[in-house]
Amino acid sequence: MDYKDLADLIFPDAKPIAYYEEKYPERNLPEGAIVTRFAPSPTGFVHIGGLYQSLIAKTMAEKTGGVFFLRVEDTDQKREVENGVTDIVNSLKDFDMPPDEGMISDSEEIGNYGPYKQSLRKDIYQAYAKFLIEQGKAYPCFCTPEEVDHIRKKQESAKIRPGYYGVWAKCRNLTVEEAIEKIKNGEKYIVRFKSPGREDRKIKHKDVIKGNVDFPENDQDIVIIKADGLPTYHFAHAVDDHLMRTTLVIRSDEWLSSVPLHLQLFASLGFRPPKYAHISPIMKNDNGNKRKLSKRKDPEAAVSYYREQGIPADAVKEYLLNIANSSFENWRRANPDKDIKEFDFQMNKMSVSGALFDMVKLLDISKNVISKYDANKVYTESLKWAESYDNELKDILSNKEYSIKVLNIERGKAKPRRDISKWSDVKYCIEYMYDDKFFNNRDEYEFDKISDKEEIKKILKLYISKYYNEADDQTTWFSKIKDLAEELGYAREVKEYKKEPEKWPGHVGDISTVIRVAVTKRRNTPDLYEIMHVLGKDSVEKRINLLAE
RNA sequence: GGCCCCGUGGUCAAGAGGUUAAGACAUCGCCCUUUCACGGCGGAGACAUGGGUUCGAUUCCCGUCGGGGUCACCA
Repeated sequence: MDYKDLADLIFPDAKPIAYYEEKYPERNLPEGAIVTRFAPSPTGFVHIGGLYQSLIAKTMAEKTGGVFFLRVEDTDQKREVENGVTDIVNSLKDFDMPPDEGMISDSEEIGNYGPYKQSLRKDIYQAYAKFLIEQGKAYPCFCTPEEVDHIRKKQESAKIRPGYYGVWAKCRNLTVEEAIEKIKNGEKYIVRFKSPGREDRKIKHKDVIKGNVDFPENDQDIVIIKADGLPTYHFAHAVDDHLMRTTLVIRSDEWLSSVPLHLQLFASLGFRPPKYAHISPIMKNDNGNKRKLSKRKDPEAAVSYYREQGIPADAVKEYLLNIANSSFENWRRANPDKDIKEFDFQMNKMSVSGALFDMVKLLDISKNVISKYDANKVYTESLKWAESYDNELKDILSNKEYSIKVLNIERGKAKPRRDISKWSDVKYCIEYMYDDKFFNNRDEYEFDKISDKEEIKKILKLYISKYYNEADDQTTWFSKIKDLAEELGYAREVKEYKKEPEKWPGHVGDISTVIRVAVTKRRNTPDLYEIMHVLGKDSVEKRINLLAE
């Protein structure tokens, strides 16, 4: 009896690997095209780090005329979560980064290299596992989890390197006959890789991002097929990325230390290994320590958070790109209106250490992004957000025509207003422009320098009866406020007042502040002229008369 | 603990054997301005540390310290 008999006994129905090699041929792509992927497990919400990886992957694929695909790594049913795949698909959609190939819904996929869900690829993994067993490069292991655990404890107490390797790998040296007998006796087993490595030898790896990294060879006989017949990550990675013809594996740098194993697996299977790019995760400052953004502790770790907050996807992508290539910022300044796809992203310029997540910076970028949107887009986007997260804002925005006028205040100019950094800011920014809200607002008026009620009344009364004219252009409008100031004994020009402040009780700015507060209940607003213009005569008069009468 | 990676202002970061060590965000001040926002100008603020190598090191090498990752029938 030989390895072949053993392999046939374990995987009697597996196809020869030639079948799959033929079914999934080399891709016909231009020279230098990068085939890469996002390969998450459906174990919960999509992490910002996953989005970051996808952005980089998608960018590289697009840049080189390659392929970006989505593969779902659902080989651990225990950790699987309901709607996991749908969440992943939708998240990519939300950020306008749909894959060229792979899963497009919970059950549908596109592309010729599928299935793209690992649980559907069981036969394929088993075929390759069988192939390894036939060659004596893998073997059934009958150790129970308890035994393995016991071995580990022994190693730990003896202070030797833990793991299933060398003399500790009990089942590695079972004869074919012994193994076959155990199987026939019904003993449970899993399949382990028979590592050809030696710990005292080094291997060289050149990572696209990390550069040259040398490791000891892998000598662990890792599990490749679990008790449930599904592969472990390592084995699935080798088989899938070979069969899907991945050329560049972009993944989080927690995988860096598995590279020796993965390279060994590729070699043993006779595959050409892909290139690897291990990216540093996005970190968070936690009491002075850096740690990865955590799904449990940090709401901003979930990509859904940004949608909930109303931070546009464009802004999140710009922020991420900025972390990845800091030259992006300069490029953006030089090319304020270009699509980010035109940015010449350089993978090898990525930082090797993890960046701390900076919400303040993100919001600044977001503010810039939004400031470039026209009123129409701001309207559409904030309404879309409000429909899911803010009914009050949704109501406010129900008058489309008026709302667009409101949102257009100081917008669309060379130096547009920057005051909205997320859609959840919109309500505060505009609510006073709506009579419903304004007249139901119970807040006190907070006047500034001129706070005497009678004086305010006097100013407003005179303004509304003598100086306010809706038809005035901005210059006339303001010169009339100056006239008003003068008539009431205030300085007509702020500059004059500043020269001799004792000469007047205040200046034209103080007068306009009174009007501003009366009209908006705010001390700080965009341009008052535009505001009054958008509000219209009736509303302005009503608001002023409220205090003037 | 073993192995691996990393260490430039508060944050993201550029950078090169010789630089006044960029820029952005944040912060502070001033200017502009009827408020705010925008914009302009300016300030403060950094090469973790100790040894080498060198005429010269923040840059190269080694150690130390600090941070991170990894050591599963999880990915």
